[in-house]
Amino acid sequence: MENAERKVRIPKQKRGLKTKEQIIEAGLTLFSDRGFYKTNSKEIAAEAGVAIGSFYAYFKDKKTLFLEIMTKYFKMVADTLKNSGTNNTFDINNKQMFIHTLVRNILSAHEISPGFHREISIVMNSDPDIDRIVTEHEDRILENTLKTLKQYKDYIRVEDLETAAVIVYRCIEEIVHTIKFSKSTTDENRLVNELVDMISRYLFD
Amino acid sequence: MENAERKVRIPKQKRGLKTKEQIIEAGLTLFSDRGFYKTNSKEIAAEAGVAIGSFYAYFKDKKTLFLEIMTKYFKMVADTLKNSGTNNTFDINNKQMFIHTLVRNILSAHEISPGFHREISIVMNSDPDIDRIVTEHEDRILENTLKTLKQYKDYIRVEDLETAAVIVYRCIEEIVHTIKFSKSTTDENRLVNELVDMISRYLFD
Amino acid sequence: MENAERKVRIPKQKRGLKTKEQIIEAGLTLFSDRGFYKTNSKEIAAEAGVAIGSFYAYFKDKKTLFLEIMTKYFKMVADTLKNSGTNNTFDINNKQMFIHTLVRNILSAHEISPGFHREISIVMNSDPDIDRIVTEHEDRILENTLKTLKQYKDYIRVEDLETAAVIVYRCIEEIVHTIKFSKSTTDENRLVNELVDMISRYLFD
Amino acid sequence: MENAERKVRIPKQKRGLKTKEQIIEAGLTLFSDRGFYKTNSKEIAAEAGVAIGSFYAYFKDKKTLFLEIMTKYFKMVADTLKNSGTNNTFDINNKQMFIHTLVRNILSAHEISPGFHREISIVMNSDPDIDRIVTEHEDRILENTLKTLKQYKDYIRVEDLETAAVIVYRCIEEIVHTIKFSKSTTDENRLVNELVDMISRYLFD
DNA sequence: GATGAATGAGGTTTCATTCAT
DNA sequence: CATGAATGAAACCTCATTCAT
Repeated sequence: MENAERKVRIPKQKRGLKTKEQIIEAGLTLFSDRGFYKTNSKEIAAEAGVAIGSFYAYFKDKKTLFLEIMTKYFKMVADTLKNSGTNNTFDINNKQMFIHTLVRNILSAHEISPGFHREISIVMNSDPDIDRIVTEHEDRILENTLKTLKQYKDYIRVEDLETAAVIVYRCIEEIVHTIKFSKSTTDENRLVNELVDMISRYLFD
Repeated sequence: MENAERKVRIPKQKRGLKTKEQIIEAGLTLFSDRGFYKTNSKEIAAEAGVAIGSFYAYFKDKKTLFLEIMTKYFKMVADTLKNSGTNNTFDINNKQMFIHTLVRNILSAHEISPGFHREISIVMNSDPDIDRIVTEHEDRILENTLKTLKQYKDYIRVEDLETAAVIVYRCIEEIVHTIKFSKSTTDENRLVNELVDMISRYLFD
Repeated sequence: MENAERKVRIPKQKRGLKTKEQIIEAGLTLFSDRGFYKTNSKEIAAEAGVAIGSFYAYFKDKKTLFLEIMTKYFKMVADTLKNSGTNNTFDINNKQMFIHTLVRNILSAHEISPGFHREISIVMNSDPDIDRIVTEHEDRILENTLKTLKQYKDYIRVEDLETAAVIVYRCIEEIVHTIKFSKSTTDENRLVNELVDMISRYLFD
Repeated sequence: MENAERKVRIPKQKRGLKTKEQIIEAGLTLFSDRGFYKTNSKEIAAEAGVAIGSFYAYFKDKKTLFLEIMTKYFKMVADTLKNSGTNNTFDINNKQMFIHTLVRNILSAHEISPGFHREISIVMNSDPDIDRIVTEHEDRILENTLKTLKQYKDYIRVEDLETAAVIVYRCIEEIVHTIKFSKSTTDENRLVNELVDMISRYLFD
């Protein structure tokens, strides 16, 4: 009774491309606002202003849409980080500024879509496919962080750079996350200042 | 205190008490393993070895069970932190040890049920009731952290203690989380060491 | 995202047994009347007077229901044929009577549910599972037919009994089928008479 | 003749004619292989190498395509039977040969597209339009059979020729069907031989 | 003529929850 | 107290068909 493999439409006309884009946009909005499990395909289609059939023409299912948005999102994050890179900001007389720039960059990377970023870590746990992609993304960022640390290793007091990269990356991420989502009244600038202070004292003499 | 139109059974006999306990245990296991949205009430009942009817006799719905487990879980975490408190570990000549103990305590608090802890932050986002309880719990811990910092403020170089408390708590949480869930090979001891080093240098001269 | 294997309810109370029976009954009726592809699970549930949920509690899907009905049906056919067996009807002086009884028996086996019988051969073609069961059933009947022929082989003029069994069985089936479904006005008795005549002359001198 | 609100394209150029032919060919293939209900219009269009739009330009709907293929198929069957007619094969000294030719003709008529022939009897049940056409076709063949029998009625021992025609036609059809679709190992030649033997003894002294 | 994107009715299936036993 | 059968809203997904290009 079951039939062969599904066929996903690959848009060839500009019309189709637009439709697919609309669905992705709608998915991003709803996943961010309501979360993956509280959003259903019909709502996404409605938000995108297309029929449910179009949804399934372009995406095998909700998860696939999520995956595609995520991949796209990670690409944007990577681009943001790359473009606003810290490569030329290192100043031996003002090492704090270097860290400050790093934190601000990650902060702006999160501004792309804070809600979706949060949602990723959620769905991740119950789906290996998503988990894999997230892990790959994080590994790539971690690698970059490590590379940066190695680049300036003469000025850095920490010996275990691999571990330092994890610590620095994770802590910045977490505080950025706190800034974006905490309902508490903690001031953004104060958090950034203290974070930068902490990391600077950790890395540099 | 509220009574109105109660429907939930309050176990008075040891049999009923045991049944309720089994359901909570099963819920904890399954929510941790598969997540809230991927676990259904029938499975919980099955895991608990009781009929679905019993589930709804003791819990208004799936969310209520989650709430109850969460409350219980937070109480255990608080107890763990309190019992293994840092109150008497401060030694002016070995301030690192103080931080080290703090980190280890949070680590052991996480050992109660790492999976469930992670799951909480997931459901939180889509439910205000849960979110409120989580926030309250975190606020309490934060308050304690702040109180501790204030207690030793003469030895601490940081001025903005409120922010410092947030930073310290969040970063420890995050690294503990990394240790518990990261598939990467980063060694637990190295992470703890670097974390302790970072926080120590941040707080103390 | 996908979960483990489905669980089909196995009725333990008499209530559940009755429900399952009702669904089977409804399936038989609708499959016979409208055909497999023109009947949907909701209609079956409605006809059975139960909720759609109950349908899926007892049957994995529509096909599984069909399979189960079919198996049951074949058992009834086999029983009918066995009970009204031809074993003691052979009379050397009236061999025609023997064939006549055989045809009448198959005819009454078809009376159990002519519509469903027809439907089987339909669904069969697009589903290997169903096909297998049908083939097994037919092989069993064929075997019986052959056994009967062998029993009276001293009175039979045909040498190739294997082929004769196929011919006899298939032709009786087909004419019975014609009787049950032909919109043409051909008279049942006349068809039976001629059929019996043909087979008698074929088998006996 | 009827025109009213026609929407179906009538091909006038050779290009359109070819497209229509391709769709018919594809429909025949897929209906035969997978069955009517398991084949969808998109697949037919794909198999034909045309767009789905073209499908609906030439055929009102899937059923209409089926109907058209069927009509065409019946015409071919009729032609096959006519061309290889039995009219001049009757030999008073070898009546068996006459039946043999008859069976072989029907057999070759089935070779046109055995799968489609089988499929017809399927869809037939759930559609009156198709049923009507099938019945008409069968009636025509039956009529021919009867005519043939009448032609040689002096040599035929059976009195009820109407019924005999039905019996003969149906049994040949069924055995041909068995030959074409049976997974069993029964040999074609043996089946044909026995069938011919049976019918010969039935019709002739 | 030809294309393939878009539609949406309607089928399939799940699962939180209620209720009869 | 405990059981598990029954419910049905709501999710998921397909496909015949129409329509813009």
